[in-house]
Amino acid sequence: MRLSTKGRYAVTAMFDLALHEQDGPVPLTEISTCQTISLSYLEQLFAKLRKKNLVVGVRGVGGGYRLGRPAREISIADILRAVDEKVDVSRAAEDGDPAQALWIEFSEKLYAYLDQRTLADCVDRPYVQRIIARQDDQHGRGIPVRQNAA
Amino acid sequence: MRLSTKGRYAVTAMFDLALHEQDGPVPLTEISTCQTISLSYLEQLFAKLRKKNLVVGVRGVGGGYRLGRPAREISIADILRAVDEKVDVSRAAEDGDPAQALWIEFSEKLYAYLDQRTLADCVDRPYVQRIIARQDDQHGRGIPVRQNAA
DNA sequence: GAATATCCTACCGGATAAGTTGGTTTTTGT
DNA sequence: ACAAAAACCAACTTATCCGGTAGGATATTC
Repeated sequence: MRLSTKGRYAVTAMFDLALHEQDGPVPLTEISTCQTISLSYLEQLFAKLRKKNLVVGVRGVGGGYRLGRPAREISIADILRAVDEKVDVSRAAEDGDPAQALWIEFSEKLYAYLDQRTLADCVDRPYVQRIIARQDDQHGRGIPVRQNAA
Repeated sequence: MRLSTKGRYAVTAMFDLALHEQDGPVPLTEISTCQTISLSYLEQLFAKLRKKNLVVGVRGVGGGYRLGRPAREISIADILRAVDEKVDVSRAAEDGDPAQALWIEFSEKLYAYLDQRTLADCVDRPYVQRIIARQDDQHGRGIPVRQNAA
């Protein structure tokens, strides 16, 4: 189990996709400017997310990334595992050391917790929906934010 | 929020102290050999734990470290915060970016979860007590394990 | 005073996080 | 047809920091 800024980047980016699911694909340039992460670094993260089918890339003008499956079926743990990839579970399980056995047990509980928390129940909440509605008002209702219909 | 091998070391070491609470102070040399972590690195970790009053050092022969307060009052989050110290919460809280706001909310939930889990309820469980009892049998009942009564 | 331990400071090496550069390919709009 | 917008891709660089090392000083017990 690991949790670093890398994982945070990935999760917040996935939040972004989930929030704009109905607006069509989200380009990385937008996430990059919006959250001040370098575009290329985002590309690397999304390469990993794509390999695990957590996102789908859409090429060309008006393209971007969409969620690979419904937000309800993507857990936070899924995202962290995709970008961290160094799970290296236990390997000290049968050493008999009680303290390490306890750690393993604990970290399994933590993962179980993170596997329960999906993108959907982070996003589908009235308070969040209100923020989105407010943003949509600013950008003009009905017109998707990132359509470059200048 | 961060979670690395550093945090794991700290937590397992604290598990060790909690397990041997009644045997008097636990010297770092024992944890070092038992879990194959370098002594000096452990010393650095315990310096941080001591600053946060999570442990108390006892100098001299027969010395070592004891828990700074009852295991029931030490949460896993306490330990992680002590050694990570780079909490740097949010600082993007009012940027208005919904995705980052969601992250902050999520990480707070995670911390709340980790604050609920104390050393005590990791250790005080029949299965663990059985392991300890077995170890005590091997080393001779009544005689503390780490007393160098050769 | 020898041994055991905490305590303290400075430094090192390697992994990896984070970012950069410089492309190519695919698609859309004009 | 062409330009622009995007995903895709790979190699490289930089900075951080984890984990460890070295070498002590101080306190306590036997």
